[in-house]
Amino acid sequence: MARQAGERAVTMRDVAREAGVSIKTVSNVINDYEFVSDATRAKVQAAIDRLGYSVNVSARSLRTGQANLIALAIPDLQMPYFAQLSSLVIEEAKKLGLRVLVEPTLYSREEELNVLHGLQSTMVDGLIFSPLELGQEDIAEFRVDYPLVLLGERVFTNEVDHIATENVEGAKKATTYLLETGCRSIAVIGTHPGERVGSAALRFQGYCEALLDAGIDYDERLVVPSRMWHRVDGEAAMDTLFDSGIVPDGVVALNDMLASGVMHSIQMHGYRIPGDIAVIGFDNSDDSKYLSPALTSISPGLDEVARLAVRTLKDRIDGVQSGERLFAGTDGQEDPVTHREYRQVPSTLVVRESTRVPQA
Amino acid sequence: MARQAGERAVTMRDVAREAGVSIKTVSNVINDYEFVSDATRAKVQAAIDRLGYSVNVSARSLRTGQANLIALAIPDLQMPYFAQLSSLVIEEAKKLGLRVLVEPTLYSREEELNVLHGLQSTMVDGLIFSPLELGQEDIAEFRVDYPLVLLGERVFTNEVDHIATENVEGAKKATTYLLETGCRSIAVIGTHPGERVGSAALRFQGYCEALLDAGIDYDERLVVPSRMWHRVDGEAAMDTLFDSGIVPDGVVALNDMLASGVMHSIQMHGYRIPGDIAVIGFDNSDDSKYLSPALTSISPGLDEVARLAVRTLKDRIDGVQSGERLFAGTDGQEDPVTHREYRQVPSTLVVRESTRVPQA
DNA sequence: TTGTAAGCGTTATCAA
DNA sequence: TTGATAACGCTTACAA
Repeated sequence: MARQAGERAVTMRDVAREAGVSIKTVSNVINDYEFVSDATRAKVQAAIDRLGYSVNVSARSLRTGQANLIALAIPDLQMPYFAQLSSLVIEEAKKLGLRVLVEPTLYSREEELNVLHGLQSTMVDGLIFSPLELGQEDIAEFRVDYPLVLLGERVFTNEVDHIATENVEGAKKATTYLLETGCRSIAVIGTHPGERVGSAALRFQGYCEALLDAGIDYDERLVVPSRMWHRVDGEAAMDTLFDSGIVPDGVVALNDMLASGVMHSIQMHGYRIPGDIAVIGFDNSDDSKYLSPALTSISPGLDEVARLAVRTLKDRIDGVQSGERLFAGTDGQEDPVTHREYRQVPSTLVVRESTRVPQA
Repeated sequence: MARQAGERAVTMRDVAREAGVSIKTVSNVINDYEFVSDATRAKVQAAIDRLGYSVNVSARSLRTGQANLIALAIPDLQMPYFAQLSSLVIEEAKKLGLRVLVEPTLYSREEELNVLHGLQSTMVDGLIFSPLELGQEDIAEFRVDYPLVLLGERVFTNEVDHIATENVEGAKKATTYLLETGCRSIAVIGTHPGERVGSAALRFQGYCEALLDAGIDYDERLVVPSRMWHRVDGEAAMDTLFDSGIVPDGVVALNDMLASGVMHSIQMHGYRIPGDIAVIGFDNSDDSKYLSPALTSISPGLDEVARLAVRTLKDRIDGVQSGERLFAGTDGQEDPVTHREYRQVPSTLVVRESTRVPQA
């Protein structure tokens, strides 16, 4: 920590003088160099403690070219999903001796470009980036000359390491589970008509696939779009459904906040959950277990996303190629030429009280 | 950004050679030094662009002794309140040219001590710290030799700069507003019996003061404790109240998540909000406006907390004393000897739909 | 208005 | 096993 103005920080030189050894020896002790005699080590350690020395990170970074710092760029830290992701990334990074600079891009294309280029400069060793505004058409922007790991489902390229979640499969699991528990008229809330990429499109696709597999006819009236995914939007969407005289026996909400609003609408209309209508959400956000009834939801495996993202980035920083990566992996699809990695984290169904039990 | 292994980063020396000037001149251009001829500036800028130069932050930090980095220690990034605070702090810091290292202490006393001492080392210029585990009895731990700004209501000392929110006044405003809108039997949800400091105790105090001022008798049966402040806890607390045959006409929930649960319980019991029972929350969290009805809440002025915290810290880093601080201030109480600052950010009432209108 | 040179605190090379 | 010394890339007196 920077000292107050006036005080001069204790340096290795001071410690060396205090311990009666050379600077290099102090450095050796600090860095746990193997060949230091126990006596010397103890002597130096004592001096360090006495003087309250701690290493100057800037000097070390300058010398080694490594900052032990990574950046995490996300759209909005105030969204529970990204707050959780950030929290997990910070935790995981800590395990590998890395600090994290969180960089909210605040729904601005300019900020996203800013994060990708220039701005970060020599400050960080690499970047974990979850784009929102930039899309497939901006793929050239992602060709950068530093370690970069991409998150999310907006951009697909084999030129960059990429950790994605199972949106299609997750929504399919959700819908299939409703089918297994006896639902036959399943609404989906929160679609984005016209979109081909992004969570909304992929999750809706999963819904459709599940119906198809089950041989259930697709009913357009059960599909309720909603641009925003807040609680009110879910409530409004469900109200709309009821207003048009439709009462489904199951609802797939494309995220948990929508589900919360959906549940509220259902209960305000006098129906029981899950008795009359079962509800399932997506994201398995923290509050889903605090709703009443507690919400069954699809967990996108954010902890695994965080773990893989940080470890992949760390490997890249250390110059490790995919083929020789240090952590045990499953399901990795690697590009043999560029050695970029694309991994999809499996989503899991978290059953709570908003759904009925499967029929034996 | 760190280059891939193998590439050498472009330095000022390279730019100087490319532009045919000295290193110092390049430095002058980078740092917007006043006395550089336009011609030279253009020449250097061109070279910078051509080579894609960006300054090496480590070298600069080493030389200047400033990292332009601050740390923000909070209990849990996944709590909406702290996620919002972090987001605001990052934004405010950016305006002053500072980056933020977010450091969740995860409800661990050890982590909090770790953040205060040692760990940060020379990496950051200062710390904004919102303690949760450390309390008044640990006051000695806060005597550190680097710029520190304290947040929250757990520790009070005139030895450290401190930005607090108006808990007592906020809760008093909330309760008074319910009284003004005709409520006479007002429950309070989420108290922590026995506590003297912390949000719960202070907010409860505000509730009591409002009743006292209005000459309303305090009714112990309307006070429902709850250790946790999640949605389910609010629901359970309200259920308990109903179960014991009590139906208040107003409820002060000690935070918005409690309020959300309270509202749910009320609606499940067939009462109308605000017609039968008015509800008011605390924190003015993002979702309060997405509840139905939208929740009236007390805003603790987090944006102002963030603004003051960052600016106070920045002033300390720059060696400015309270008396000569650069930003316009109101309400600042300063200790004349140590020049530490204690400021309380005013809370405001945000009226939405969960309360009735004041009686003329 | 621009250039020279010293030094920030570390790590790394090499020699002792 | 330890020590002297040269970078790392930048800012800043001071000189020109």
